[in-house]
Amino acid sequence: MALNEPSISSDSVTEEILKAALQRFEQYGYSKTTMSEIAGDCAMSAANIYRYFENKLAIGAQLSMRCLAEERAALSSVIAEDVPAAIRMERFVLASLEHTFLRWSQKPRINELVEAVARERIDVVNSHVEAKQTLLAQLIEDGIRRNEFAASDPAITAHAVLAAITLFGVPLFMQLKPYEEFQALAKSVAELMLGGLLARSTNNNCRRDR
Amino acid sequence: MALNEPSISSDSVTEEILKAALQRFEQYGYSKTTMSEIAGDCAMSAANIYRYFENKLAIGAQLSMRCLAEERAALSSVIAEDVPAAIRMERFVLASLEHTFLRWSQKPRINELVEAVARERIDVVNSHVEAKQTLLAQLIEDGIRRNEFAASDPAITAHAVLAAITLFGVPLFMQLKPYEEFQALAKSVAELMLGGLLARSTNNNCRRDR
DNA sequence: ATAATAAATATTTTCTTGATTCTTCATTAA
DNA sequence: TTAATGAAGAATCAAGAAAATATTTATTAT
Repeated sequence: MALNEPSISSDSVTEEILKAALQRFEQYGYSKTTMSEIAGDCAMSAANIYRYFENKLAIGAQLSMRCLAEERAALSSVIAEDVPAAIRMERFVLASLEHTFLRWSQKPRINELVEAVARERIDVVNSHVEAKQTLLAQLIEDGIRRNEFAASDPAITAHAVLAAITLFGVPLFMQLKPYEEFQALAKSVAELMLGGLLARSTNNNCRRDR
Repeated sequence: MALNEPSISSDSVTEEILKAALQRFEQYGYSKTTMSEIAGDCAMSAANIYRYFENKLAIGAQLSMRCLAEERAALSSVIAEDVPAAIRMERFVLASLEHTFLRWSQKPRINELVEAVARERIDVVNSHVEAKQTLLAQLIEDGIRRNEFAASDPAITAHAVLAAITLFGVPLFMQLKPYEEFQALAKSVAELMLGGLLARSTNNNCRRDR
């Protein structure tokens, strides 16, 4: 009698609970919604929710994971675009920023949810980061394959790129500057990561337009 | 009757207060030390402190600024070293990480102080960041002068570098990984910023040892 | 068995109140 | 006038009680 398999359980009851919880969380916030309210929306008792989820945090974690997966889907489609790898890399950075900023400014409740979950379920954040790293590694490998990029180890480079764009992926920072400034900064960082600082012997300064 | 000129007032009484406050903050933390205690250490009344500082936060701000200035002094001496600019850049990144990590792990009280101040006196953080940016711009300019670096605008590039090393300058992140991993990551990021991802036409892969 | 619940328990949050602490001000001393 | 203070007022913090909420358990229905 396996209890709820974390993410495979797309049981219809499970889905109903998640749907109700998401609506509540979006409207009133994670901490302000009670298990009884969610249960009421599903016409069941609060106790019955525990047959489908370990606890309230598990519901939040599931929804957060879906939110983060949506972000990765957007990044994934950027990577799949049919343009040079360098362009895709810049777009990846800008798309990361856009998602972070929009979640912070337009979906404060969801943001609150993700942050509450992140505080107690670091694994949720970790797997998101790992997945992003894998996406980046794919892009880098593709760039190498096409002779656009030169990197000895795509995984390590992906790790470095992800570290270098930390500023654009943490909602907390979004309050520091207006979006336009972040955009300009993101472009500069992308340019830096792509072109590097070192002077090229042949001086073929292949920077792109600005 | 100009009230305390923020940072020029190196009045001996001012210094005495700062010294007493620092000792208290280091030992018991910012929030746990009272104005009366600081005043008692200086053999004066609490009210008298207000002749020298606007309020408790101003004392904390002053001490935080000194702490941050120390960090910049260390970075400044890295920049002044007599080695290639690329080496100095990597050392700059590693020194930033070292300072952040040590403050987080070895001086938790001071860290608490700086964070408390940062929350209410964002200008303190901003001027620190600006000063670091100026340091970096100097390094970059020097690198350009020596034909080691190629960058169109040192100020913008410095801004980008600073953004790219955010992960190594925010104490909050230090809990995520062990120091050794951060070091390796910092090296990767430095390498990425220096060399860039783009393949060089002449394929002169000038990466350094690892 | 499986699904569900009401009631019991454990945990967390909220509220209240008293005490502490910060800050200002009127006054005193040099 | 400048330096300093004690006392008053304002703001914040802390402890504990009360209430709300999360979670478990024993029980019922299908």
